[in-house]
Amino acid sequence: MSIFEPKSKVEFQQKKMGNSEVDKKNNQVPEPTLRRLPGYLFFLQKIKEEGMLNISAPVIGKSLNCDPTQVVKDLSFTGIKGKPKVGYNTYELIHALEEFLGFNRTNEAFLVGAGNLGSALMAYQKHQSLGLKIIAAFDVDNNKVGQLIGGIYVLDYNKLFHLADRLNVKIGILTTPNHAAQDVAEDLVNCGIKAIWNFTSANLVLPAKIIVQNTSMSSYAAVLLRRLTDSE
Amino acid sequence: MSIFEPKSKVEFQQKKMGNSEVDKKNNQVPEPTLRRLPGYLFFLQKIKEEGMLNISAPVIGKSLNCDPTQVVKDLSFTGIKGKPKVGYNTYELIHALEEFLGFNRTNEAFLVGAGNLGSALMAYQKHQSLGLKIIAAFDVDNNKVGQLIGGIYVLDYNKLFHLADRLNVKIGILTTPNHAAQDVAEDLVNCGIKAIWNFTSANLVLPAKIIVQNTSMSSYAAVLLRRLTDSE
DNA sequence: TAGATTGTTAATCGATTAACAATC
DNA sequence: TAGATTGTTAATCGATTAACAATC
Repeated sequence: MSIFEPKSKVEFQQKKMGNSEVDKKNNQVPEPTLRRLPGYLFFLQKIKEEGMLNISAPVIGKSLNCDPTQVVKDLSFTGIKGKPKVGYNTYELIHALEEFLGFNRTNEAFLVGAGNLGSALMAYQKHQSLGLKIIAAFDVDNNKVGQLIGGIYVLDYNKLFHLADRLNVKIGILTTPNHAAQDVAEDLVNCGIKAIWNFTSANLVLPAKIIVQNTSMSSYAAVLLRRLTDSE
Repeated sequence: MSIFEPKSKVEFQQKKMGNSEVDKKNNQVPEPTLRRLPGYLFFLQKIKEEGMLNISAPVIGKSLNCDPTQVVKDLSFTGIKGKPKVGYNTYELIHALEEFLGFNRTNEAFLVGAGNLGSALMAYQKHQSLGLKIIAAFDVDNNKVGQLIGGIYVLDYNKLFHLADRLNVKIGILTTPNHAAQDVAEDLVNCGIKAIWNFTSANLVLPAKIIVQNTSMSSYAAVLLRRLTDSE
């Protein structure tokens, strides 16, 4: 179904992880921790503007309404060292978080599907620090091709393969309709993309080495709606 | 800082949960389960269109690339009963999921902040089943007020309190800039909102009974970027 | 020195996975 | 009946929380 003839056909199988992959996984920072780190970073940037040179885990915990022990543990993953009684150097901590999360690098990404959500992300990144930079967007719809959204041109989907070859982009953002998601994801993988931020509701089946971050709006809506029902 | 004089000032404290609240919490469906349920629902709707009258957990598991035991456990929370060797009746299962998630009800929501992300969600809901219906959007920016986005009018933020009084809306979607988030959230609570879908990076401090679903884009970007670094 | 905070190790809690009996 | 699948109970795994020693 793909529009491309892949250079080297990747295998779309669900293989069990080998031992080296298990080892790598075991060393990984827990996902809940990673999700909390940007929150610390935003808070610290505010704190820094207020001129505070040091910050302790209990103060962060009080402000962000979370457990100080957890703050200490979360921050320890970045490799930063604090001083008893003093806390952490604000500047060093910000730097460590940015470094660890990759927010200080330029993480270039392609976006496929310049619909509502896709357009929003393109416009959004101009104002909000997402940690990544969309350098080109693609769509099959001729009405969308040529448009400039958030400073990014929407290109014809056929140009994806050629451009990927030249630019060596590693991240793909998937904001297509659900039915196109699997095919586009496979195209992205064949273009050399290593990580896919999937905003569709489709369950992507891709090689194990490809990193997939699912961010389906309806999942979060489901949690909200059910909790509301529970509370009634 | 609020633009409103609240009718009855709510207390913004972090109180420990009483026993009845603990009990309620203990009976709650795990959040990971809730996040998976919409995925099952979308898959089942596709299956139903293909004319399959029954579906088993192993088949769902294979298609969605997850453990069949987990599928059985997840589905059991909806109260549905399956038949050994046969599986579940497709139609009944879809109905049970929609009922359980509240996707078959009309869950009316207010949206505050008609910027990029807010506009996207307004346009998005026309095409995608989010399980909720935005009935009005609010913004302080006069350039945005009066605009029609995705069939929804953007109203002046000052009208929020009056309209909430009349319409008895329970869900608020927060897509303002970070610095305005806490104040707007408090306004929403004072308007009678029970659940807030928070797309900002602000950590909201609200009464314990208010349901807050945080969906900050940078959290998910952080997970993606770090996993990419890990894999290199 | 005294006390607050870090950082590590142990205990708890909750979700996932495995085992297995019930049953269609 | 035999075998596949449900549904429940137990074991495992991982994250959070608690305890406490180290230290500035």
